[in-house]
Amino acid sequence: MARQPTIRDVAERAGVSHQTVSRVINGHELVSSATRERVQRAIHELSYVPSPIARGLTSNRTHSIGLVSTDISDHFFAQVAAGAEIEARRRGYYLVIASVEEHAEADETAYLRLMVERRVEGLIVARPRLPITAGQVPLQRVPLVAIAAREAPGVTVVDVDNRGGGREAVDFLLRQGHRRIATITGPMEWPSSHARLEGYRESLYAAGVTVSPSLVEQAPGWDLADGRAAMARLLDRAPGFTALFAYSDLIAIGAISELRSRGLRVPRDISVVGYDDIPVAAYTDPPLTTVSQPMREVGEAAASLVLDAIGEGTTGLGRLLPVRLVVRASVAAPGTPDSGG
Amino acid sequence: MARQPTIRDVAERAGVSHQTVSRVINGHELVSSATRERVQRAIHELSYVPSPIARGLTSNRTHSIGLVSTDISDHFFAQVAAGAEIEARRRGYYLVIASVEEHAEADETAYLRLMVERRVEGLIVARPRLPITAGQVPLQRVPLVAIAAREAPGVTVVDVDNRGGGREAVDFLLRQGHRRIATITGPMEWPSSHARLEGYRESLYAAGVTVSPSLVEQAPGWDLADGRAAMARLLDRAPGFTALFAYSDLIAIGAISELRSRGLRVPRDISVVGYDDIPVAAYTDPPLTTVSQPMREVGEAAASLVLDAIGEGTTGLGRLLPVRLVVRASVAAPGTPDSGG
DNA sequence: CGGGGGATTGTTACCGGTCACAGTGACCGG
DNA sequence: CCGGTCACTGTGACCGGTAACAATCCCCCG
Repeated sequence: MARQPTIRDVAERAGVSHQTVSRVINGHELVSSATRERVQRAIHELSYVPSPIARGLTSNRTHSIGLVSTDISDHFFAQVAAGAEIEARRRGYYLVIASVEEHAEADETAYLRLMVERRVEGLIVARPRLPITAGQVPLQRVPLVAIAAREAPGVTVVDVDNRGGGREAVDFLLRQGHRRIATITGPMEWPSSHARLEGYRESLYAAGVTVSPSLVEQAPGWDLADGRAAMARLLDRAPGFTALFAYSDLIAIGAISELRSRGLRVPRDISVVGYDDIPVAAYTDPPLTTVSQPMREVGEAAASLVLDAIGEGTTGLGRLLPVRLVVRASVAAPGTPDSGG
Repeated sequence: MARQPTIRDVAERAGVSHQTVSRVINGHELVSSATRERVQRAIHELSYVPSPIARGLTSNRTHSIGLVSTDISDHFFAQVAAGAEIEARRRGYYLVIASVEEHAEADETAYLRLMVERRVEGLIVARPRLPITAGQVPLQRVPLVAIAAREAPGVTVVDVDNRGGGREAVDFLLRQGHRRIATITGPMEWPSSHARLEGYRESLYAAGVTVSPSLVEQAPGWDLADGRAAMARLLDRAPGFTALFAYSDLIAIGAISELRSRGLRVPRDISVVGYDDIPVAAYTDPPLTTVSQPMREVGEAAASLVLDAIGEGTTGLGRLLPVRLVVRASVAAPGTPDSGG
């Protein structure tokens, strides 16, 4: 295979020194237009492309940032990755991804280390299993932004406003007249599960409604089957609630399928609010009222923060992106007369 | 920031030459165990990590492959990316991704070129908008594997057996007794749309059923709304069919929502078969009979082929991965007598 | 006791860029 | 006519590794 042409090949062809070629490439002013043109022609003729590797050697820069994600095939994180990639490219950087899933034994830090060895200039970690701290690993001077992670010193966190989302969802149910509102949380290792649950509690508390622990059920995973099973437990244990706030749309859909199999109708018997606003949410039966999150923007914001940090040396403050309740048909006023109403 | 230690720092500390350090790092045998130990201690003490950049300079290798994808947030391609990433890492490579979407003006070749400049050693392109040819671009000696792409000389293609999937789906409907079977295809720019449609035709032909063009409708996109609109056109134009084979689960779900809004029931009035077996497919109402594709494995196979090509210099043959029909409740025999209302 | 040969280690060049500094020639003023 | 300045270009070192080859040491044999 014909070796890639180097800067010296171009120099020879143009009859100048390699340094002059370098100057032309980097747009230095101190080159006569005649020489510049000659060099450019030579570059074109040889279809020369500067080697980023060689460049990186002196500049010690790779123009790449890394994304370590729990599960790139999860809709939320796929969107995040897409957003991060777009922002990175917009600013002349490459995004290198690593998906951790299925390697449960290996924690994220191993991948972070791998990326650091690869000399990425910044790192994004999405929903780390373990709490991330800055000093950790040889993360030494590589700026790190975490998505959906616990706050920690030295780590910038980008997230959606899970607490606010939980509050909005439950506020909406309360406004429709519901009082006995159940919830299915996500895995409690995830900060977002806590935050949404907090929002749920806050909302009920503010409305003067007692928060009954028996109405809080946990889904051990993000799967539809987990949602279905959680709903089954809820119905067996504490029937009589009129609404459900689910951690995610998938869990909501799983829960609805359990309701259907028991002959309960949504929203006539039980109203349901989901979370995520995945594409199918608008087309389920009934269309799902849910909380929409700006997933792309989370990725963009994370990448943007990392890139700022690379440029300026200081990591900015984290960001909490707003969410929005999307009202569809899965919520109605409680039909069954309640003891209080 | 304290500069990263170099091989020469380690050498000095261990009291040897940098070359000896290099030998230790690369596991050459010709180093006395005493020296080896001394060097390793120095490496450890300085927490020295070899620079892949400098390595890449001499070896001209980056140990990375690139993935250019139409839309990384699409479920299929997210899974493909996850599979490719796993296979790449398993073999000591990194996966660099670029998502093309939202930059409709720029075709894939621009991104491929970008990746080549970055000196990736191999390339995977997923569902290219434009036909890809090997000679194109300075793809010169970089092995290229395409996913869901048209066959072309010099390009290895990995795909799922779309034709077989279409045939299996329609065969199943025929076995249930259906004769008037409609189909909604995907965008006709995608080879998979053609292939699945071919499978549909082959199956009908083999059963001696006339293929009516009025029963073939096209969805202009991959969205649920496209499926819904296509179903509306189909019902307006050629009512009376008893079954639908949809290009994807999302399109199927969109189509079902249109049926529901017209008071038609699935599968009592119309049976539906989807494609993809996305997670929600098992939890829709009714649960969707669909064609399951080994998405991860497509990614793994593509990465594997690229990596083989890097090692051996020759690109192997493409692969067509088998699909599997998953039978759920969205298909019934036609004209099931309505036992009530 | 000198030399061959293997084991071990050091020296130097090189990968393909960038950086610091040195040169060259034209033009200008004194 | 000569020195100085400016615009432009070239030279050599260096980034942090690897490759090729040379050098050294030690052992053993003739």
